[in-house]
Order: sequence, then structure tokens, then C-alpha cells
Amino acid sequence: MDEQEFLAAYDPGDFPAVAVTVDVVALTIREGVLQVLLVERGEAPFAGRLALPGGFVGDETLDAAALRELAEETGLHPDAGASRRAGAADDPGTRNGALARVHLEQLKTYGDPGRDPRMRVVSVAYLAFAPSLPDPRPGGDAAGAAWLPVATAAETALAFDHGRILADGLERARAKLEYSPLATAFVGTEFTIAELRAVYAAVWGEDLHAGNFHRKVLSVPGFVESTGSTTARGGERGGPRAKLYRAGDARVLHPPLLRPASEDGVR
Amino acid sequence: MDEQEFLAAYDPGDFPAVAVTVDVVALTIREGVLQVLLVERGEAPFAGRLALPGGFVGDETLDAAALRELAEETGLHPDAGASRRAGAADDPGTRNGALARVHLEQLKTYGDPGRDPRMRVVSVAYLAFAPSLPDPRPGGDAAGAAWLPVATAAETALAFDHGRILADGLERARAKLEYSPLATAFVGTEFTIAELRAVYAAVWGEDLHAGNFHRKVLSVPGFVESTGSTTARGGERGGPRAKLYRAGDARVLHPPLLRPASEDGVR
DNA sequence: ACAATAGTGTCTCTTAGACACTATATG
DNA sequence: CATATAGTGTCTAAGAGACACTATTGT
Repeated sequence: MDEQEFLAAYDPGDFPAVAVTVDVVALTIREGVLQVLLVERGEAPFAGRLALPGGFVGDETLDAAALRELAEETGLHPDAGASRRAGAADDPGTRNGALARVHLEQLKTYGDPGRDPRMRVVSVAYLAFAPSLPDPRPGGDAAGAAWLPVATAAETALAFDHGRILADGLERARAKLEYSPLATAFVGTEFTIAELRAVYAAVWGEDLHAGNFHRKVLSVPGFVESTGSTTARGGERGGPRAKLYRAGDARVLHPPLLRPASEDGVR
Repeated sequence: MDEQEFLAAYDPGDFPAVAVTVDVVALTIREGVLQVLLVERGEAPFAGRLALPGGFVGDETLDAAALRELAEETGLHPDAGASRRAGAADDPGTRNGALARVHLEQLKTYGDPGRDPRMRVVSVAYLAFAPSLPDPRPGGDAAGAAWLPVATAAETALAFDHGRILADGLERARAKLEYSPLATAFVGTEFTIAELRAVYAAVWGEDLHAGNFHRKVLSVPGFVESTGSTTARGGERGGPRAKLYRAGDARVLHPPLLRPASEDGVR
């Protein structure tokens, strides 16, 4: 089958000139709004246009390449220069270790001929869910990287086919919240049910009934577990202190939290 | 960002030597058993081992490459040599046009360094659902291609990381039956509810309650629509003639058909 | 005091699934 | 007639969602 072709590939001249890159749809929630990490392209093609962070795959796994690109664009590092490791999840506020808590998963691969005008590029897109991260460090690889509300980004013409990749990533994110506990990836290690509800509201773009959401979340086995403690203060304009929870051990939600108004017209 | 790297890529010497292939997990149901299309490798590495059909991506979309590979390995063709087109869905029994009814979707991309001992190969895996197809034509590209029950294939050590790809494909197929009408891709254009139930039973590996399944399928809007006619004969050992249905226009099932015993332990 | 929010109680409606039953075909 | 299957009726338990209510805090 592919054996003959592989042998042929050993001849550098015959080898099809295909570049493999990763592009990352990194999502976070800042000030209650779902935002995506975008970089501004400095050169042609699409100079000045916004694009998803990404780059070539080196001698590494695809997952590692995506994590590396995310680290380079944000200025954050998975574990400080591969030297220390402990405490990574303990100081999510610092730059070092902050990436340890992001959820990263493969989204889809885009490889239409002509999607890059210069040459054949096959891009493996990734989807990242991150808790609120500091602003990207200007000294990073990217000329200018910034978080942008997804509504704004969707209206903007992005470089290459990144508009479609972003749309696919958003749809995946919305669907994943239904049957996976990944909403916890958007909040800190300890969170209130209201914070979790804010995540769902931001991603789905609609408010959820506070009481029913509360009961539902607690009824799903392994979604969250109580820490025993509560917030130090109530709401800004009053209200009781909320109990704190941490992510449970469930990998899927049984039963799922279904999106309201999953319009029958979606068909 | 990736601009400098792309410029560097123009120098053939600098270019990272990565090959891009597609591999297809093609599933069908024959004699009530879920089967997967496998080919036997003729040469090293993994000579004699079974592998998923696949090959290099040419100057075509990834989807087209997957469809082409599937066509080459099965001896079937989407529409006879790109000349005629009409009637493709009307004669599913013939070789020409039989591929027009297969559902093909991207599964995942596998690119670990070392997954191919010869060089860096990034493989975009596809998942195909097909109605019962004729045996692969021996004169095709593949040395030997054949349909094998997935249970058998899962016990066999496949070439490369194809065992994992197959496992991922099976899990995707099982999940997709829940919320998508893709079960209809495994049967003919006209089918009975019992045939549809047999698809679910084969893919999920467990029997379903006939009565409840019947009512459930008919209650999901757009899943199936009646043709008005019935089968010519009843069951082999008696029974009434069953009504015939065709696939409806729904793209997702609302509400979904949930797998029984989605063990809470899955977590 | 007032306003805002956390968390709970309760009711209704829908649905999954178990079970039973009839109707219709084949041998 | 015996038997197998298509299709329907009905009951129960569980969950989603609407609504209402209490409790607790900050201004």
C-alpha cells in the first residue's frame, strides 16, 4: 500500500513539499466575557491581520508543539524552563506554572490546498481552555498578542482560514461543556457554583437559572467536590458567603448539562 | 510569529522533513457484525501485519485524499472516473457509485515522532461509515484487503499506531450513534426499523429493546421518514411485513438515543 | 432597612425503560 | 397451528425547568 510511496519519499526530490503547523484556539474568560488569544501578523500574506497563534511542528509530539506555541505567545511556561515542577498548580497567578492548568485538546486538521498562498500547509488545530491569564508578554515571539472577545473576533476577518477554525473551536467548546467537566478549566482551583455558572453563561451566551443550575451541578457525580470552606466575603452588594468547591474526578458528566433552547431547528 | 519560519521554509534544505498521510477507519456491518477494512502490509516495517488503508496526501483536500484511498483499497469509485455522476445513489449494489453513500469524517491526527520508524509521518485519520459493501477487489492497490470483525481486529497487533487509531474510531462511532443519524449510513436507502436497530446493536455490542427502540426512533424529528411501502416478505420464520423508511433531514438527534448502561463508572 | 445573592422546596411535564399485549406473517 | 416478529398501550421512576421561598450578607 503506502510502502512503495514511502520508499519513493526517501528521495528528497520526489518528496511532496508539505509543511505541518499547529494553530491554537486558546479560550479564557475575562470579566465575564469569553475571549480568544490572537496575534497580529507582521508580514505578508495577511500582514496586519489577526491570526491564531501557531507555528511549525518540531521534533516533538503535536500536543507538545501546541503547548509550546501557547507558551511562547503568552509568555507563560508550563514548568519553569524544565527545571522545577512542583508547585506548578499552586500559584496560578504567577507566570511560571500557570500553563499547567490549561486544558489542551486536538480540534481538527485543516489542509486544503491554497489555504496558505505560499505553499502547502497542513495545520493541526488545538483547542485550549484556560483560567483567566495575565496579558500576553509583549517580549514574546508574537509581535502583538492579545485576548479579544470572541464576538469581536468573529466579526473580524482573520488571516488564512482561521475564521473557520475559530468557529469550529467555539462550537466544540460549547458542546463540550454539556457532557464534560471542562468548565472547571476556566476557573481557579477553588471556585463557587456561581463562578461555574458564569462560565456556562459566557460560553453559551445565555443566562442560566441560578437555583436549578446549582442543584444540577451538585447532583452530577464527580463534577465538583466540596472543600468545606467558603468565600471570605459575600457579594459586592450583599449576599451570603458561597461555599467553595474544587473539580471532581469525573471525566464525563452523567447526566449531561444540556444547553437550553438547543433549537429543534438545528436539525 | 510563523512568518519568519515560513520564509525559512522556502529553502528546501531547511525544510523539516515531514510526510503527511491519511489513514481510514472504514466501518461496515456484514452479517450483523461490525467490521473494519484492513490491508496486509507487504514490506518492512511491519511486513505481514495488518494496517489501516491509507497513503500520501497529494494535491487535493484531506477529505478527497481519504475518499481516494478508500476507493483504491476497496476497488469502488465515487463516480466512475469523474465522468458520470447521476444515479450514483440509485445502484448501491454496483461498484461504481457505491462510495457515494459512505459517510466520511475526520477523526484525529496522529503525529508522534517515532510512530513510523523510517521518518516523521503525520497522519490524518478518517472515519468512514459504509453500508454493506462487496468484498475488496483483489486487483486494487492493496496486496490484500479484507473486512474483519472489529473484535478480531482489536485483538490483533496492527502496524504502527493503527491499533490506537482503530480504538479511537470505534469510540467515536459509538458516541456518534447517540446524537447523530449516522446509523442510516450503515443501511440501504430504504430500511426497516429492525435493520436500524441491528446497526445500533452491532456498534454498541448490546441488544436493544425492540418496542422502545421503535417508538424512540419514530419520535425523534427528522431521523427517519416513511416511504409508505413495506417489505415484500415478513420474517424468515414468520411475522408481519415491516414498514420501510428512508433517512430524514435531521443532522443531529433531538433528543439523543442514549447508550444503555453508560456505566457511571466511566466517569 | 434594603438589596442582592446562596441555596432549598415543590410542583409539573416530559422521557426512558420495563412489561404486556395485539396483529400479522411464515412454515 | 405454532412461532416469530412488527408495532402499540401503559405504568413507573427520574430528571428538567418554572416558581417560590428562606437565609445571609454588604451598603
